[in-house]
Amino acid sequence: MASPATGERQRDAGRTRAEILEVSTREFAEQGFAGARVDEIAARTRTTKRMLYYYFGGKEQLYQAVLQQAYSVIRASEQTIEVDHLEPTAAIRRLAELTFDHHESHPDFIRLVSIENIHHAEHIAGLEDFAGQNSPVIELIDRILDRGLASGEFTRKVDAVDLHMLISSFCVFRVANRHTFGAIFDRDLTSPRLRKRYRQMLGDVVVGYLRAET
Amino acid sequence: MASPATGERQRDAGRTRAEILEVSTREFAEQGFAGARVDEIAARTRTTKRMLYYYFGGKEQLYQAVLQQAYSVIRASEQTIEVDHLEPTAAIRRLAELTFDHHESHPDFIRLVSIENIHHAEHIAGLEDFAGQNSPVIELIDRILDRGLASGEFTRKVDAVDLHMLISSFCVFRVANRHTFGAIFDRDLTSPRLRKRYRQMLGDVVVGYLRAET
DNA sequence: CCTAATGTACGAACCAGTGAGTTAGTTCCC
DNA sequence: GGGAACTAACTCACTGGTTCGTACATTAGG
Repeated sequence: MASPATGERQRDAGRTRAEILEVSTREFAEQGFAGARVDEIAARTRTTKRMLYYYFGGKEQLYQAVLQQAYSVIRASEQTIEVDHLEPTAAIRRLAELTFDHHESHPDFIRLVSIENIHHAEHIAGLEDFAGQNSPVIELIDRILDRGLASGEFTRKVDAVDLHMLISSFCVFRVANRHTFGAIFDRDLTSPRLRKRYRQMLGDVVVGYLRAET
Repeated sequence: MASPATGERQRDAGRTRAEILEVSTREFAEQGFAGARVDEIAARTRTTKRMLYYYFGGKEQLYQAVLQQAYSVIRASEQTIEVDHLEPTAAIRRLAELTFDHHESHPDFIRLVSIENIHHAEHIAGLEDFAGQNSPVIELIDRILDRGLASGEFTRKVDAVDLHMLISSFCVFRVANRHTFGAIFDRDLTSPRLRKRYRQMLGDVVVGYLRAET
């Protein structure tokens, strides 16, 4: 009954599975689906390639498991956001900044999303908890927009998903395209100086849009 | 001397080269670098695999040639933009719309950029006409911003590259991430209805940002 | 007749996936 | 509480197909 608290078990399905997933996430994010090597993943875990097939079935299912976990991490994080106590303008600004920070600290997720889009999102199509399910952020944005319109702080009627796209596009672009953008314009988008500036800029853009005349 | 205008030559280095590049662009954009198959490219041209190596040297150099051509097409297109005759607000709006349209009609380019970012832009690093060279769009934006500030139409002092990034991020995201975004929010970002709405929205966002108080 | 351009056929490395056997850990029974 | 029986977790060695790249032969065109 009592499993040894400190002593490491030699065999631990949960730990092995988690380790495979973790290493796979890095490999897929780094190399893409076609570029990722099953042997390489296996070599970087404490187990063997045979175990990947034992637990996940194949390269593609492993990739799907990686995607599923990545998305569930994001969704969990979204659910911790709490801005209902703030005034609408401050609330939307804070939400934008939290989104910005979250993307900043999860480049692997963004790479996986890019990769999945290259594949026309065919792998997440089969996953559960995706279709139709309203994301918590959308409901959050919806509430902020309603409050802002009611109080008169916002003058433009905007769709919540559209606003989420505006925020996401800015946050994602900065991380996803930093290499080509950086090479072309000779500018490191992730330097602390620019990070701070773009974080501020995003809020200004969003608020400016919501408050514009007409 | 006179090459037969209608009668197709059997051997034509220029045509063969161009055909290989065209097919390669599609294949790389569709499958990514690692996922692309040299044999598949060869099969879809009128020539054989041997020719890819004869003209380009290898898979990687072929990919680089594809990138180089894709970027030069974009740059050429940027140079045709003419908005100096418009008032600042109309000019920046027009520029945003042209950028929007251009991305809309060049999804392959956007996919190649995504793919190249997965590879940390290591392949465009070695290419010419990239580093430092000021892009024509940036100079264009710079002029519009100057005029807008001078006339008082714009109230915010903004860096041209930053504004270009804002515009690009919105345009790129809509095309690059349409599959995952569409799957999650059950929304086809490329439907004519939404295309029109987002084209308008982008202008509103940009103008709202440039005109905001403070 | 000479060379650029092209076609054919093949090799060596790579890579996803598997068949068959082994051991750690648990459960059951006395 | 101790060992037999059982199963989940694991290792090892292998394979068949794929894929990039090339050696060598051939032909168009000037």
